[in-house]
Amino acid sequence: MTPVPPPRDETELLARARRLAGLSLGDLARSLDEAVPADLRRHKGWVGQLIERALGATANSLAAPDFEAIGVELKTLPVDARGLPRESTYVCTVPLESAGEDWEHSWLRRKLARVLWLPVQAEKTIPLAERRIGSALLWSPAPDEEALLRRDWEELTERILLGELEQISARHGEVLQIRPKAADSRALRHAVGVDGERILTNPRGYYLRAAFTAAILQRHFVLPG
Amino acid sequence: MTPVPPPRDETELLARARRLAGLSLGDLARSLDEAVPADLRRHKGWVGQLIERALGATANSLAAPDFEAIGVELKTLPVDARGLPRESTYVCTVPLESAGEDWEHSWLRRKLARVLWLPVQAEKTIPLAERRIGSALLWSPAPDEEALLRRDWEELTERILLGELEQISARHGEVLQIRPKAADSRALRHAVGVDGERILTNPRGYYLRAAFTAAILQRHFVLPG
DNA sequence: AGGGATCCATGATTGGATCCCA
DNA sequence: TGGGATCCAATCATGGATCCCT
Repeated sequence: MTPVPPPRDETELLARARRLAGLSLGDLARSLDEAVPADLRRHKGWVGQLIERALGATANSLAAPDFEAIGVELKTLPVDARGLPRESTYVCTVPLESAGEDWEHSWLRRKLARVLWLPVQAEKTIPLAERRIGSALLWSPAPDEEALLRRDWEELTERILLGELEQISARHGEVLQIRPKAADSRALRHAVGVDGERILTNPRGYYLRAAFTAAILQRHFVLPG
Repeated sequence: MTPVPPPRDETELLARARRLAGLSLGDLARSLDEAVPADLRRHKGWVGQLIERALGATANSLAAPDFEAIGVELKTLPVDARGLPRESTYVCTVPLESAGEDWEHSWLRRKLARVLWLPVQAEKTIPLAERRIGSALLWSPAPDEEALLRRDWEELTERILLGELEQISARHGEVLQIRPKAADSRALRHAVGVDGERILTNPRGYYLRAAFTAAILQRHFVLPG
């Protein structure tokens, strides 16, 4: 199959995404000449990558948005029967040695500046190939949403700069979490300790809590129930 | 010991309650010449009844407020280390055969018209005698609080009148629940079924969800954390 | 039987761990 | 290694059951 070209603008991207609504993952995979794994246990990112290809995401350009030319990030949302997100959403890795960048210029804020949310059924009772794609939502943070993100980010960033990374758990942050992000817990990265010394620690990622992405969907769609 | 006389007015009641703040249940029990049980498993109402006696509640007058002369109900609130209620609060039994009374004249509304809330430490790690009494709060429902109670009460009452009591679970009601209230699940009372016939069912009580009583405390005290 | 409530088994949540691909 | 994420054991929440007293 010839790859899907990048969308020229947001309108084209959104139109493509809307055409996916109602489609099963099996159907979409077939149209892209892809095999469907039995389950996601050993293929956790499969759904996201399938949809990237279906929408013409720019591959292989790390540290750039999925749709580089038009500055849009793609995020699939695994949802339950009520349409509510069942998992947190990974945003980006946590810089552990960065100079003191501020919120306005933060990696996190840039990643979330413009996001195409695409809900996908994720109940384990539905075979992977039969799970359906939901209604796309092109989103930027509303002022109150950005305020929440900013507050959490600034609190977490300050603690990292103070060398307190090891004391940060996934319980911190009202809408934004810091959690391990690696192949396993033996992975190590350099960071800064309480006395300014270099230490080794697990790599971390920023994640949006499911309650936050649920609120985003809730605000834009009338959910059933 | 000579029993504590009923308080003459709310001011006297509140003053007495405030004097209890910081006191341990062991100290209070000793001053009233009472034995402290090892735990509450077989003495679930012990804390409430101890504090009734300490404050001069009118005993034995069923269907009347604890402080009958001044129209105040006493409720102890079992709280965790953060001061948050750990259990729902029983209010009154659910009338199963009553004529169609309305909210204004409901038993529930009258019970909650004026309540003296008294938080008490309830963590199982603290021996019963060492648990301390917190700061008393004399409360009447604010307009928004009453609106929530009323909405739940009216929905639940309508379902009971329609004979749908058996379909009501503790999941119904945003702030108010209906739950079993009996010595055990073999207790039976008369009620009305879907076709208007008399049926036998478990006795039920109205309970306030812990999130609701937590909001009441939150509104009046700055909680730590 | 109503009023004082808490207990506790079970379901729901989630924090930390992990998996594949390029 | 960063980006695509989900897994799942351990914890939390709570609905239904229960206990004592008068």
